[in-house]
Amino acid sequence: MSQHRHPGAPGRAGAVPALPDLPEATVARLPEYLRALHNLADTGHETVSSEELSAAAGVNSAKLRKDLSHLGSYGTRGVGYDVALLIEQIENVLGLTQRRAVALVGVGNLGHALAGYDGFAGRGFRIAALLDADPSRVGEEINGLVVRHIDELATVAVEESLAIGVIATPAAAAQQVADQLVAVGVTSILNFAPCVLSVPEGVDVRKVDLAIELQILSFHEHRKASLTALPATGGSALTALPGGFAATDTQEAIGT
Amino acid sequence: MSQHRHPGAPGRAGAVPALPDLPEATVARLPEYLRALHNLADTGHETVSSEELSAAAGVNSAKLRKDLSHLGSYGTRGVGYDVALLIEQIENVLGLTQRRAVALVGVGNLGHALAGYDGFAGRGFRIAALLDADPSRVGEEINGLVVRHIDELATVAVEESLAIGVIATPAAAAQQVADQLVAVGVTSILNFAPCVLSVPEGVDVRKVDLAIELQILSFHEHRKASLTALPATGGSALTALPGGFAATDTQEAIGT
DNA sequence: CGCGATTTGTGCACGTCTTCACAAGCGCCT
DNA sequence: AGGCGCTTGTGAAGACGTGCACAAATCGCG
Repeated sequence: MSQHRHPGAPGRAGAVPALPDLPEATVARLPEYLRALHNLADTGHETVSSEELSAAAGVNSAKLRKDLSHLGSYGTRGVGYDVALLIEQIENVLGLTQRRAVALVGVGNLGHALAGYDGFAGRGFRIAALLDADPSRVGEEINGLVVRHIDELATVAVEESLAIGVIATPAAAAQQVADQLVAVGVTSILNFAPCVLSVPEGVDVRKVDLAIELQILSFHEHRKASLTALPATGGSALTALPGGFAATDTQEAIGT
Repeated sequence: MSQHRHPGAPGRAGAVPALPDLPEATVARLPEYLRALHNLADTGHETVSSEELSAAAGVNSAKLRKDLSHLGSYGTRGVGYDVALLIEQIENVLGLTQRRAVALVGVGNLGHALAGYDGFAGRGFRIAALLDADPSRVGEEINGLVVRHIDELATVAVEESLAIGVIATPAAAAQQVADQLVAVGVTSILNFAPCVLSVPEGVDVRKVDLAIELQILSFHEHRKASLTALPATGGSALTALPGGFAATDTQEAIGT
């Protein structure tokens, strides 16, 4: 919406950290760019063009440039982007400079897997506590952390300056857990339970649901089957195994 | 933009596909509606208004009506939607009438959790096989299924008429697994590995990534922190660390 | 020093999604 | 039968996201 940028006009320099309000779609893609950039940095690249980076992140190059342009001008025309600098800027925008404490509630099947997931530490997050309502699970040690009872949530929140809550409980318990998280000041929740959470304004909830993803795939599978069963649509859509690898991935962001 | 083929007698396939052609955004929400509808059916409701259903699914009522209108007119003005009928229609559109076989590749931390996930059977899916490349894992029994070696994929595909592949391997192995899945005819992949998959046209890939979700939440958390630090709230906004929260405990701001 | 090769940043047009607002339709009650 | 309240279905408008195409900027080299 705001495109009133005056080129070259020094005017009022933004002394403030200037939080640009990025489009949500852009925010959702930044983590993917970040991972691609880390891969590049690990393999010794110092600069990268929008074409290369966009390929590594699975998006269109124009989209990538527009996304990055929202953060400011951190590229060099004719050269590309400085990998290290861009990593720094994206991490800064995403707020990954501070390591955020995550509480994982629900140490069942999925909770165990999440507790053992090594993607936390590597990406700016720290599991501050494992919590469960089942007394028989309290005390169990997982990945170096001891499971505590959910009633200790308030204590944990203070001790660890809790930032994010992850709900991996059955659906029936999820709302109650969400209420408890909100009550101790958590304003960001990642919900793995198959249900809709109702939270106060200002609290962000993101949802991950395996069944939903499968059902969406099922729809497309169903549609593809219907199309191949019927003739006269477009050209020869008969090939069961397409030969051409155009590297066209239609991967989509999830949620909202 | 829908040029139709022969209306009337459709040769084979029987099910008279009305050729959905639904907006992607609508497809992504249908599973949520479906779950809400199942909950309603279980609690004895026979009809439901768009207002109620949309609240249960966590969306706006106008959006829900427009979504459902794409399926056809299955509501009754002044009354609402027939729950059972709507369930049937949505399941039909999503292709859930046939139970699809899912192959789960990668029986590590996450794979174990997914193998034990009970949301498969309840929602029209069936784990047809557990596969892994690690010989030390082959033979292990999980939830009544024996882990087989990935080299048996071709056999499994034929035996079970495989429809969907789920990748729960480390990122380094994901692309190779994807290639193998595609090679045996799988055209829908759900990828939990933190990497971009390159697949031929016609193959759908959906991605689920815990780290990305957390980073998106981190961004919003970061932004919220910046906002509360900046505007004059009147109180002492000097605290560098948001230790004291206003604690907007007023639950039930059932969102938008 | 200027020129060409290269790549970013962005104006613009287009398509998709969301939201509002309201007419059309349905059932119930009098 | 007729009116009234309720709810669906949808046209229209606006917000949002995407992709093209190109000018502006930068580097390397002769």
